Amino acid sequence: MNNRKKKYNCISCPKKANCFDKLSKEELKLVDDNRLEIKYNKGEIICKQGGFAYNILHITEGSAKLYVEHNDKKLILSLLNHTDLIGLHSLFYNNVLEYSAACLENSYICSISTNIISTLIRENIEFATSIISTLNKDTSRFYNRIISLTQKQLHGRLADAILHFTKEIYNSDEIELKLSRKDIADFTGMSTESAIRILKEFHNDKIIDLDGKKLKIISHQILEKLSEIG
Amino acid sequence: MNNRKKKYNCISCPKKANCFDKLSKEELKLVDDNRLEIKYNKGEIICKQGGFAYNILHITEGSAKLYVEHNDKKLILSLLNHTDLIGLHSLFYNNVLEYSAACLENSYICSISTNIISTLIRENIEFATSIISTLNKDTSRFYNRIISLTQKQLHGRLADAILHFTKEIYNSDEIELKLSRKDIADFTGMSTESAIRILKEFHNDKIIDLDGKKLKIISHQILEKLSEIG
DNA sequence: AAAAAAAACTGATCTATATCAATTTTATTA
DNA sequence: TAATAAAATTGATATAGATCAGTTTTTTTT
Repeated sequence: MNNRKKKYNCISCPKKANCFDKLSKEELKLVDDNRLEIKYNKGEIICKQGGFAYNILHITEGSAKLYVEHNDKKLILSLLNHTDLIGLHSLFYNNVLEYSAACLENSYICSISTNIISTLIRENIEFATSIISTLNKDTSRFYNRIISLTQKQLHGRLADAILHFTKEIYNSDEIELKLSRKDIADFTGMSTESAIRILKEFHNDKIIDLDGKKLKIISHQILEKLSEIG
Repeated sequence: MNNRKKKYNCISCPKKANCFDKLSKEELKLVDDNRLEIKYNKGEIICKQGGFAYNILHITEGSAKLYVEHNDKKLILSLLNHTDLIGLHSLFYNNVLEYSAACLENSYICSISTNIISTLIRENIEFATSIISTLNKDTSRFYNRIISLTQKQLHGRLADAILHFTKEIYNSDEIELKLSRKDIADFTGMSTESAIRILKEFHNDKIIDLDGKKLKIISHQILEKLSEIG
């Protein structure tokens, strides 16, 4: 398809999305032959709300934020790591994207036509059920996000965000955030100033240890409590 | 499966969910043989957040509200009409429900084991892709909901709700709401008092005509504008 | 390394919306 | 049909959090 040298290869790719484990070597070869591998720099937009949803994107290396825009406001719905896929939510439904995604660091993104993915879904039922599973996992996250964003006050929302980053995204109590303060605000649906203020408050109250983008959880218990009481 | 007389029959059911159109007569027979048909009264809960997600529910007659709860607050995520299914989001992912549903009027609900649905998905790829389409349609609605709830102020949120009810739920400019004022507040994420006040304001400003639960749109244009500016 | 731009931070002020407290209307039950 | 309970409504008050207007720090560019 394209002749540029590619860094990765679908068959041996160590960062494969879970559902691709259900594909045979031949099927993976089909994907490999029909994908593009694109290097994006930090901050660059990899897909744009309102644009066509012709491709499924795979973050092979790096990370991204997925967000929706309305007027000049932005809401970050989720953080995506290597292994995550973008665009499954358009499959068999509509071909216009309802969100944008931008890289949080220099990243390698694979792009595969939705046609190829649709074909594989039709031909491999294990792949199909795995796609359903992936879609439903995303939806499950949405439920938590929507509760956090609509039912909790700033402290609860920020506690949710910190717990999400440490537990689900980085899987460590001590992390190096890839998000700016504004990003954190866009993730928690508050003003940048509020995010900064409460982050500082958490630091002063010894709930977290925060130095620039280095964040360490000191008290899980208090964060969980804040998340709970909202 | 059960011997009580049933009002409906899957093969001839006029209120079939879209994806069931993809099933053969034999497959529909399998569903019909394995379903329960339950009559619920207005206000009764048909499934509960935190409970097991063993069944897919189909609203054969009536309507329901689907909501999430946190502490004592409630957020209505969507209104469900006859033909809508509940529970697809648990398929192949988890067996605990993340939301509750309650009837808005006396309703007939069919209950089918997720096992039957899973089997059909595995055996009928058209059904499977139709399920994916349905799931993604729901997700698409979520995007709109989350933008409305997090990025817009009260007037914009209420305009969104009115447009949603008239355009997507009832498909008419003149409707009879099944929701209480509190329900409208829970749908738009505001206090009951605010919902009442702004509804009245819309009425006084001749944007809508509201008499109890009878609602009629007078100015689409203003509602769309309010929705847009948020 | 200096200059410029962007991001992070801080304090003061403002406002959208919740909460509270009561009253009226509607629906339900005795 | 009266009595009771629930829902709807209204006005007054309180407040969480946004906005504004800077200053400081960090990052990027020259």
